[in-house]
Amino acid sequence: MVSIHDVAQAAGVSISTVSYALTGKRSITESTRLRVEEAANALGYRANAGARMLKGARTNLLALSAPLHAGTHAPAHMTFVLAVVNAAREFDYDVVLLTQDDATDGLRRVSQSSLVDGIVLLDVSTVDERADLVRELGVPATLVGIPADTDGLTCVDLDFERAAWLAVERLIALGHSRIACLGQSPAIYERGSNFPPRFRDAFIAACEANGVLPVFRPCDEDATSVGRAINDIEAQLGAAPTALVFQSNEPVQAMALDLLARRGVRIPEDLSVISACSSFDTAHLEPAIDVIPLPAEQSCARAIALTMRQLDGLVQPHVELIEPWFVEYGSVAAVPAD
Amino acid sequence: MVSIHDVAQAAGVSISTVSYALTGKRSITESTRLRVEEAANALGYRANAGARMLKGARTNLLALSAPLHAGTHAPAHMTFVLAVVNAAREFDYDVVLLTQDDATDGLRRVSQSSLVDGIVLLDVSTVDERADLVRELGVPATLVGIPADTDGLTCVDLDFERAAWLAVERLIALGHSRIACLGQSPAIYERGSNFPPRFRDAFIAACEANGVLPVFRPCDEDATSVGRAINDIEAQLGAAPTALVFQSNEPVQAMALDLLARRGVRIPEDLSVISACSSFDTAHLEPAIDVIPLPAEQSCARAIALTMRQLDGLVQPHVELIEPWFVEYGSVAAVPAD
DNA sequence: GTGCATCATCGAAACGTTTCGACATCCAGC
DNA sequence: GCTGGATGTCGAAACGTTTCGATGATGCAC
Repeated sequence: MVSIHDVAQAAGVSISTVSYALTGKRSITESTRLRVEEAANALGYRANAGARMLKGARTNLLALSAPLHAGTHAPAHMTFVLAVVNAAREFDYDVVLLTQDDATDGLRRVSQSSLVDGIVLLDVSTVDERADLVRELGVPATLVGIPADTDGLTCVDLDFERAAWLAVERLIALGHSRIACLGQSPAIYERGSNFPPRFRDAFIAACEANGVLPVFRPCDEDATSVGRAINDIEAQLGAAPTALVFQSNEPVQAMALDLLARRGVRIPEDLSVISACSSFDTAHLEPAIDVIPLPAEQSCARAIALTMRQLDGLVQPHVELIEPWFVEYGSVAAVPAD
Repeated sequence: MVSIHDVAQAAGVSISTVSYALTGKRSITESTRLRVEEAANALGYRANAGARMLKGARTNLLALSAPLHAGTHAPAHMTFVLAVVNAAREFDYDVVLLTQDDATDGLRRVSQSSLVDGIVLLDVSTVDERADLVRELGVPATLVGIPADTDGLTCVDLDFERAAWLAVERLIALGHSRIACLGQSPAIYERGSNFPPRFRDAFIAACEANGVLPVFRPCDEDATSVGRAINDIEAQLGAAPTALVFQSNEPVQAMALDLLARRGVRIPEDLSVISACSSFDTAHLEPAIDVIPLPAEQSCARAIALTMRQLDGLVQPHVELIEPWFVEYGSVAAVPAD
């Protein structure tokens, strides 16, 4: 391995001059700087990561805790992981991926050995031991997701409440009054997952605020459950809904659309459909469905940015919510005349 | 951060004694060792990663190059990434995840800065610039997948040729002679992807060796393509196949099964179906399909093991193929009497 | 009791970088 | 021509660990 010493020798300057020339932390004459850079390039010099870390400078490494729960939707998960890695690279950071069940062990290990400068947590649940650990470690960290107790933590997430309101109010504005939401698997609401309950509660509140019956129905991921859920929704409304909000994963949405198509329900003529907080491409559904996207890219980029600012001591712990937006594919229309 | 110095002080011994007590590289009296371990635990000591790296010892970090091509199947990808991380942890290694398009840059960066001890490459294609880079860097590395030129490289993969033979010979043994294979998207065969051509060619060879017409049909990932492909297969065979081998991704297999069910084809009475080299759970298909699994766990565990052995200088570059095996779910039966 | 081998522990060097203080050199201002 | 401040470069310390060689203690054989 070529060291700074080799570069110094090649450029005919001292070690410290090389360091200053390459990091730019002190002014160096243009000509010297060029000579050093040339030598460094020619030799393929790269500062030894260990030495830089040891000296207390940045390690340029971030820990990413991305545990895989049983119910995790792999593509969505992948999207977030990827978004974090890409965002980190923008700041010249690499990512150490931690996936183990005993997530706290891993985080302890990498942060207490000063391997990483900071931490990003994905898939944060309402009560999450990693949140407590982050508080304990006192390391720069950002959570993607909002735990119950956000005290002393920096968190980023889509504003699920506003997403629910956005969906409901768009439907209300188009005259709909028989609105239902097809939710995630019941298990998810019980296992203190983070955003599903937030969305559900906001959906219900939005319906009530607009004077329509709030019909929210969780649903498991199989065809019969989907059928039962849709029947159940009709029963609760006393008639077929004129608008349906999906807050479920891709297979469930596909199954529901399939079922509705077989029943002869036309979208959007008979039924307006909105896919809320979906991480996949709803344009590929049959038919394409209007969506309020779950913005993996934005959330993760923001999480990285916030972690970087914590490193610079520029930011206090706080919660940041990302404004939801609507993407139209033509699956929403005015309420049909009865 | 608590350093080895603090531990030494707490235990009343010298720094080097602490190091020897914790690493076990020299004999230390039982009582002293216990005292040191106690102090280390009490203080929550963890060796500074930078210092350990600098000293030239292991960094206990591995680079995982997992690029995301357009056609990558996210769940499969995730499975491999996860398998690598878990396997690495068994050796007390953490994983730096590299996903960028310019994969070679990242690998250069982390290996030339001595950040990682070794490299694992996923999703290796026939002609892969990362393979050349690995050769150039001379770093311990293992490829999951087999490039065209394996000279000087250590590679692991499922033995796709034998998987094809395994599928074909099982069907032949049950009396089938109208056997077809539904392959991946044509683009995959053109874009030097690694195993699909290997499987295809072996499938054709196995058919020919058994005196049956080799019908192999690539297929894009949409319902109409699947329909066309199946019609095409019947046309080539001059009749409906009695056995079908899937060498395609989950959606295509699901669509094909759906289509066949609508046409009234019963599995396995009318048609035997085998899913070859599938990374997802074919037991969840409708109906469950016999499978020759793509063993992410095994491949990755072996890749990690081989990388570790390279670190110890115990292994020469070579290619290791994993023996395929068959899992029955009842989708294969003897050929129906005409 | 002396000499020798064995064993546990220690001191110090080395790893490659960053960074602080020091030291020339140069130029402007008087 | 001298002073004083800028500017560019250098030497050396420090980061925390591992590891080599050295040292002191202990036990055993003669």
